[in-house]
Amino acid sequence: MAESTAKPPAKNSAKTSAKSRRGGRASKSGTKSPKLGMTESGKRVTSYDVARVAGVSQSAVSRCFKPGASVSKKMRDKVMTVAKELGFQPNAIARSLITRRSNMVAVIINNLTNLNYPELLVQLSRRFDERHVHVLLFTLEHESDVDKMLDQVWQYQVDGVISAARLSEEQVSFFEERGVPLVFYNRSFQDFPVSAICCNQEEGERLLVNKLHGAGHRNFAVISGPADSVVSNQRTQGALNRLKELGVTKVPVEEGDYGYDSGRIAFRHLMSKRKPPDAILCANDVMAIGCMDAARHEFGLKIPEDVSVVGFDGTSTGAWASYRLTTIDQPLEIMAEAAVNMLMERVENPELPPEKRTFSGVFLEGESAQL
Amino acid sequence: MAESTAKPPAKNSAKTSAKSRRGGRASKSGTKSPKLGMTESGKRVTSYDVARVAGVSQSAVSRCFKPGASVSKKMRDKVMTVAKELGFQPNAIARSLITRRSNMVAVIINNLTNLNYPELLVQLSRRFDERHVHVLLFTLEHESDVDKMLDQVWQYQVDGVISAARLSEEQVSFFEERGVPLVFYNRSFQDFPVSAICCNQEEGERLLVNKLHGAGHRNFAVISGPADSVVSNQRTQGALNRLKELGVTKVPVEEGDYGYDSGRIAFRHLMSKRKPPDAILCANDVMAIGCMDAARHEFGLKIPEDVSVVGFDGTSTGAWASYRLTTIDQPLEIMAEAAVNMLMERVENPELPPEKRTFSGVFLEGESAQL
DNA sequence: ATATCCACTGAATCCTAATTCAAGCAACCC
DNA sequence: GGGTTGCTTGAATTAGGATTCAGTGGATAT
Repeated sequence: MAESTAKPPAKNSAKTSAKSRRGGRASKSGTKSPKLGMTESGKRVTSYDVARVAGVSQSAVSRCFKPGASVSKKMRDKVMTVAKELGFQPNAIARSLITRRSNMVAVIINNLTNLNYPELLVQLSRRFDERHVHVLLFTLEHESDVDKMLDQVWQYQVDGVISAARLSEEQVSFFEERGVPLVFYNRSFQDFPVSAICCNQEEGERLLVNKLHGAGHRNFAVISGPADSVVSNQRTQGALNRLKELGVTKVPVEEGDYGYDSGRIAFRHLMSKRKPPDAILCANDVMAIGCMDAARHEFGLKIPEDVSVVGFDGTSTGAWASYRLTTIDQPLEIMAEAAVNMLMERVENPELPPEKRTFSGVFLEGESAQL
Repeated sequence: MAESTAKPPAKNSAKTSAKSRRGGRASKSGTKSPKLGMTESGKRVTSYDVARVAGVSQSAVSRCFKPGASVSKKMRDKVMTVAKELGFQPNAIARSLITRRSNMVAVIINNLTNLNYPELLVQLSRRFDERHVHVLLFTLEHESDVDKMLDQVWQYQVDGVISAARLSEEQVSFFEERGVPLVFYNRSFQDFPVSAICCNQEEGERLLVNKLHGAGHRNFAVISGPADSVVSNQRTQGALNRLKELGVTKVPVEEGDYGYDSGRIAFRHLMSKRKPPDAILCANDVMAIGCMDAARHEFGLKIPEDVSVVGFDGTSTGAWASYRLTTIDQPLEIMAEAAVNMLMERVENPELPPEKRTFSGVFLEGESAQL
């Protein structure tokens, strides 16, 4: 059984065709190659090597590694034994070339913004891994790098893309032209159809406003994220719109950058106004936390007695005992799952029309606001 | 000049060899392909397509995309014009296959532990991107998945690997056998040579102990990370060793899991002891924060008056006004830079012997400890 | 005018697994 | 037994860019 060795060099007799290239003799029985996964000549073990040693054709080896292929048990055992012996692993690169499926997806994020992107990344990766799909990571430093980055994305023949970074309509249509499925994460267009997974920022913000307004607050302020953040704008606008509906106007808006310090600074600015707010809507949790710290430590205010602060995101830090932040929890895991599903559906079936799935955030009552 | 069209189908006359495969006629001048980057037949544009339209050989096209290759300006212009016109991008997969360089590196992390891994990831990605190397992400859920994951790593022919996850010596030697450079991040072996970038956990912890001891603390406790975390063990042992040297023994150790809640729980346990500690060394910042919150909010203690708490990591959260944690700052960016450099050096020159670079943490004085 | 050199260029080949197609073979049916 | 069906198997081909090697043509040197 284990004599997978003897079998003479097969029958490629006549012409010394392309098949007879790999010089080395079949490894002498028992004399293991010095290094696992390497031929004597120091190259990676290929399916041809396995075929030669096992005395079968390369096609057979290939088939043995394809689940569901038509191979006899005897053949499969023989090949698998040799493969293990030589440390053969199919070359995913070569496979991708011929199948036109790389089993890689690109995930694009711009590090600047949202602090929970790294967490998103881990969530996505886990779920793709389960499907034997791998994440090729692209991080964006500056908006200007987008085109160069996209070139790289094309070159790597990824099967699909998840983007948590902003892309222009033109850039998006390149994806369509090239037939590469794209799913946006918390981003989409007004009148340009794209697939996207979103959290309903506006709705969540309106909910917060309702609660605060219902509790008697009339003196609002908003701390927004960076002006070029789509999510921030949605949140900020959601809040302002609802406030307006409720008859609250002249709401001061301070621009932050999603960071802790910017929350503190924004709070200081708000306090320097003629009529400081008693309810502050922050575009994310971290700024809300900065806000609270400034209120308490710089102004000696009590929260929520003196001022109510609410955030958005539902980060774990917001739940820490020092903050107990009232916020909207963005269902990160569910959204990650949905994004992966949506993308893979489109990889399998590129004809699917664009679809947008919007998840509602979950109100998370803490103790940072009087409600 | 722009009549890059006419030029008859070159001179591959006689045998209809492999070269004449691509069926389509040269695109009629001016009649742009409907989709950028696609041929009329809906396939991706290849270097052959560009060659055909430009009336040159495929070799020429290839050379034009290789910086420093011997090509005349005229040729380069002609090819580049057509390439742009057709939306051609070289196929990185095909290139990898022939060059045996994928320009991809694997980054392995296990999500469970260290909360700053996501941040590390972003740092690494940025730096690799600068070198036109791409990060293929592998996240580990359970230790048991390692082997399956490593198989995937081999299959994708990555040029190198950075691992922030624990690997067995056997697994590490596979890397060596296969000639894939491996750099550990905050992990290494006692008597098994590997390349690694580390923060000197022990030293940092000793420094903290010295400071606390010097300030008169004698009643210590340690909150460790998970038992199977190498980093946690180094930190914990570093602290205990130094304490022993200073004559402090019988130091209670509570095991946490690096999470906020585990810090709180550990603190409760410590307070239930006959003689509660007045100085607590936590294996990371997040647990230290949990500890502080428990002390303040559950036991009404003052920090640092009633109890000193120190952490390790230097996360941004530790600096928040509510905590002002005294800790050791692990130089994440410097370490990321070093890891990328070390890996790429080894990719260029696989003969380099294993090397370990150890960075000292920086003492960060907050207000969570009486020093 | 002939020789020498250099910068380019193209044909052929390589990399490695998947797939197609036809052949081989055994079991099965009537 | 001859024909048929169905399962296996191998040879040849494919994917698409890089590289080698043998030119080709022009410029300079003799």
